[in-house]
Amino acid sequence: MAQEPPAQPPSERRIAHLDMDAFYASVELLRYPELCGQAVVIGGRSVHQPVELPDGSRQYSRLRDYVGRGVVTTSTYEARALGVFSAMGTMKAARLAPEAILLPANFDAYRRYSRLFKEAVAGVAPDIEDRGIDEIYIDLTSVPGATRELAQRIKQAVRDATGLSCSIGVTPNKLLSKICSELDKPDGVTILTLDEVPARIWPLAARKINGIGPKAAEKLTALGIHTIGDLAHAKPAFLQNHFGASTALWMHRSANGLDDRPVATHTETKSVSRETTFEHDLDARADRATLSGIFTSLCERVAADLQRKQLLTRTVGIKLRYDDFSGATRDLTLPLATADAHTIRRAAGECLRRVPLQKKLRLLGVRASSLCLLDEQPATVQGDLWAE
DNA sequence: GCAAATGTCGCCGTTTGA
DNA sequence: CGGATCAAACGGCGACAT
Repeated sequence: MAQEPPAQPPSERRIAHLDMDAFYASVELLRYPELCGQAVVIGGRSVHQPVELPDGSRQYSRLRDYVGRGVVTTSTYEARALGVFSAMGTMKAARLAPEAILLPANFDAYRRYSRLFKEAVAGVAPDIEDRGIDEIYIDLTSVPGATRELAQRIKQAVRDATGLSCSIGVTPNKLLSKICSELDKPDGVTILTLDEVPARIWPLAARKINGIGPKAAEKLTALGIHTIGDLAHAKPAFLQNHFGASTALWMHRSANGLDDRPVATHTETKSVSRETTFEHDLDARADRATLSGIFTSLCERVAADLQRKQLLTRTVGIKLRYDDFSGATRDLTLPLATADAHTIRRAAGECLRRVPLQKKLRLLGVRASSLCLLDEQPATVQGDLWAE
């Protein structure tokens, strides 16, 4: 179940992190080449689909046309120059760049291109860890060839297969490679060795370490720690007092460029979930029927996902977000694993009864965890009923 | 009237069994 | 016998990531 540590730590690894450049937006530009060089934002809904005019030209929606509560999924570098970034509210983005082109997301196309670029990379180096739709880690340790040439060959393979550019960092570990792939974006290659960490990594913000998010970064700032170098020089005892032993150790090792995590070429799904944010906030009592319909359909979709992946769940959970953006989750573990929509719906309904429903709701979600494969699934638990 | 959807992981408190 | 203890499972929650 757990990953094995390397039998004997070999001399040094060569790990690459590859990140596609403005992935969703770039895929859209393949379809709408005349938008190249313009500020384009992905984040609309189907109403913002471009309209084909009789003369063959296309009419695009503008960001200023947007009404709703969505967020920007990606933007081209031209849009970023106007201050529009991922995860920003689309309404806010519209204020910053009303003239920017708005396009709805087309996930089928992104998945297709994702598969294409990953297959292209696999042709050069087969040890790949999937990190979502637009990133991968690649273990180059046992691939023959000079590092820079390998990186160039991978980039060329990706370009040949998709017409898209990417940025690559190559270093002795995942932590540093992830940082480096961002250093020369777009279309860059950054190669770094451990001895360059003080000169090239220490000046960067602590936030650049994968795993230090907004909360930890803010806390570090309050402690006078801004850069990775500050973190590397902090007293271990000081970090331990503020973050606990294990986080402190991890931070300190990270700041010194140390990271032993292997490239995980196989991982199993831990949970499956579906959630939705409503057009407008709903009241548990007044909108009971609407909510119930949405709830059931979420359960059905989770069940369908489980069945498609040949999985069973033993723990069903719900998640809700209130109008004030606070949230609540509840779980229920079943005696028997299931992928049945009705069973999931009943369990999720039980969870729902345990949650306060005074405030209006903004989001509702259903999750399945404690998963197991449909096949290798013996009858009941009956493990060691009378062990000892 | 702001801020998506999906997934992973870590920590903590409680319960339960030994 | 009562108390101390420990580990595992569970449930809740928050942080983080893409």
